[in-house]
Amino acid sequence: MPTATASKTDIETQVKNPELVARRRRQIVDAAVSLFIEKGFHKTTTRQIAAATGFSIGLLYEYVRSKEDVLYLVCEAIHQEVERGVNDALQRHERGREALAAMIREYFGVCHRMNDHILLIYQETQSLPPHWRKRVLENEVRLTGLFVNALARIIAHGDLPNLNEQSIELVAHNITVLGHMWTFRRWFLARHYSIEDYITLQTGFILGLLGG
Amino acid sequence: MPTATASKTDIETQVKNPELVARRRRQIVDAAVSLFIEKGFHKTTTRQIAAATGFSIGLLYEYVRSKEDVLYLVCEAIHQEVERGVNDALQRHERGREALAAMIREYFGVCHRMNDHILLIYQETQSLPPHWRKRVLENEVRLTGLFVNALARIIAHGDLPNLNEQSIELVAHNITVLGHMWTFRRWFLARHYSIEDYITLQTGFILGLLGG
DNA sequence: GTAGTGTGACTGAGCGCTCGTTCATAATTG
DNA sequence: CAATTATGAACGAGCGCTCAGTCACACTAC
Repeated sequence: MPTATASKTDIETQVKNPELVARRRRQIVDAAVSLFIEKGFHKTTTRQIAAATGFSIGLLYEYVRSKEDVLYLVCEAIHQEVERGVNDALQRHERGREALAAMIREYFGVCHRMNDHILLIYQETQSLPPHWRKRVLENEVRLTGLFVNALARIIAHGDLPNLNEQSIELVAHNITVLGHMWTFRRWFLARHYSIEDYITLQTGFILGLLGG
Repeated sequence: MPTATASKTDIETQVKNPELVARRRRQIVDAAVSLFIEKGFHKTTTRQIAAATGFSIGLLYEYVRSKEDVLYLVCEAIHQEVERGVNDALQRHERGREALAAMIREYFGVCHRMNDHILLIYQETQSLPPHWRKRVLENEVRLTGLFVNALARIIAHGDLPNLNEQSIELVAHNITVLGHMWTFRRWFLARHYSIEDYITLQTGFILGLLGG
């Protein structure tokens, strides 16, 4: 399995020292995320990214070949963080319906906390060159795959009614997207529901399908 | 109720003849949608919009004050078309669960056909000036409102178990977003499901909540 | 009719400026 | 010293938008 670090290293750099590259790029990402969230990718200039990182523009271009490189680094970093959060959530070994409910709760919590970051990916993935857009979309699939596995495990335990493979996959997508929905409709939903309300109601919704 | 036409007229123009303005703007929108879908808003130039419309750039700016004006016109037009589709779907008067199933089927059909347009709104709404972004989001809410009403009507008929107001609203949002999900995950979902499969499975999912 | 005048849609060269990127040079490190 | 890392002025392509001017047509005056 190619690690996320390996993906990052695919971006060419003038700088020889790999640790330095890793550190500098982390700095760049940290600075760029905020800027992209605040103003969007296209309205953020490379000079602003450099300034926010504490670099000269020249130095920025030692660690990155283009502005799009920065966007890709940002997207990768966000996915890594989301995936880490979800994996943490899936470590807990409850059983049956409780396991599913707990999984949803944790995942929606991640979405809640990473609101702006998830939104950013929805809005700016299209600005990536095709080669990297593909990678970002693969990340999205892998994330949904985690839910597929978790669901399959719960069902194999006999704690939920059987579902065919097709249904499991779709339920996993639904869970993923209903988490995202909180981020891109929050401006409206938050008028009517707290995140707790939202989790409770949606959990009921999802369990409904699985043999209420 | 302010009509969509009224919204459009809010945009200033140098041209006196209102019918001409309407016709020209329709031309502009038609040309711009394709370009925006193909290359995105930021990578489309005003010159390209003008050329695709068959206008000189000067003329374009007689009907529009800025490039963002064009984006707003495009977003409005798309929402109008979607809303028309949904309203058509809601005219059919079936009963109870069948009414709900039919509604979902029609709406998902609209999403399927307007795939690219819905995606465009997801990706470019953020590029609008705040004043207009607000309007576009209001359109989104109004659309969901149509589902709220339809659900309330069905429930009032006693054909579905009672739901409190809060749940109805959330189910309406879920239907809206699960329709959108087909558009922004289609690149993946279509490998496993036809649109028919998708509609069938998701309808089961949604009816599941409402007392399977 | 026709010459004169006014109106308003339309044209497109070009202005002013921003942006992503480069590169000659300087500083630092070992 | 040599190699590496860092600087920031300079470049030039490309952008949104303007505006002086053209042109077709309608209206008036005689």
